[in-house]
Amino acid sequence: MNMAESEPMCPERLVMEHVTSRWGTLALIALLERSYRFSELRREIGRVSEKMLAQTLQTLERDGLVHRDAKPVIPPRVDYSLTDLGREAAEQVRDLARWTERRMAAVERARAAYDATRA
Amino acid sequence: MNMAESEPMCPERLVMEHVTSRWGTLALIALLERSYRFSELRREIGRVSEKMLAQTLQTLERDGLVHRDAKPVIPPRVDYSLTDLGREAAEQVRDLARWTERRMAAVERARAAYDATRA
DNA sequence: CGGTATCCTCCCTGATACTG
DNA sequence: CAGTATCAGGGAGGATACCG
Repeated sequence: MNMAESEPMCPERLVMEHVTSRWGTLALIALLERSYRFSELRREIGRVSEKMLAQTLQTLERDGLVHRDAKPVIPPRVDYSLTDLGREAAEQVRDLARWTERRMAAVERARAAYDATRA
Repeated sequence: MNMAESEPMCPERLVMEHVTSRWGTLALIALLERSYRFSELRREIGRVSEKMLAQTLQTLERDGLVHRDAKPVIPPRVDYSLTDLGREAAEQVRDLARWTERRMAAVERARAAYDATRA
């Protein structure tokens, strides 16, 4: 998630890194559909470690994009959903993801052409 | 730019990482305005090493987003501009950057509130 | 179930030096 | 001017173990 915040850079970049990070992207897009419990979201995303998902969700929660609802029951139940702010962000990333999907073929053609001139 | 491509992940994610990477974002947004020479772009972006800018531009060129025009003159002159595909990508990132700018205050309020409950 | 704590590895980044 | 080569450091991310 590139959450190191040591170097001097504009604060906007940090927010962009949070929402466009590998797991941030997938979490936001999934949550656009409906709310998820922690493990449920983990299965939905697939191949994400507990540590990284927890870290990602915490960062997004701190930025005010994700709402965390921890119910005081045994066993613990925690639901994650998007805030209004998070929904805006998620729609932007989804659009970017969709653009990437639409243009993927063109990108791969470009890569093949680029590689051909150098092989 | 997270250009390591070792792990198995969907190819779309790689393109997203290229366009949303730290220097990728800044390069695309700058090139949306006009074409730039290498050093000119370096000064415009600021604080980017030659290595990282070259690496970033190569990746974007390979993906078919940036056009590289190397003129056979002494001293070398290389102009970079956006392709049609790159312009589409750049507009998306610019939109995301603008959203971040617009909502930055809200994000910082959320962070302050989040931190307050834990301090 | 929903996390934290710890360790460890890889590779991204930047600095420096060199080249055509 | 526009890069490439090389090296060093540090942080992101995963594996594992443990906890409330």
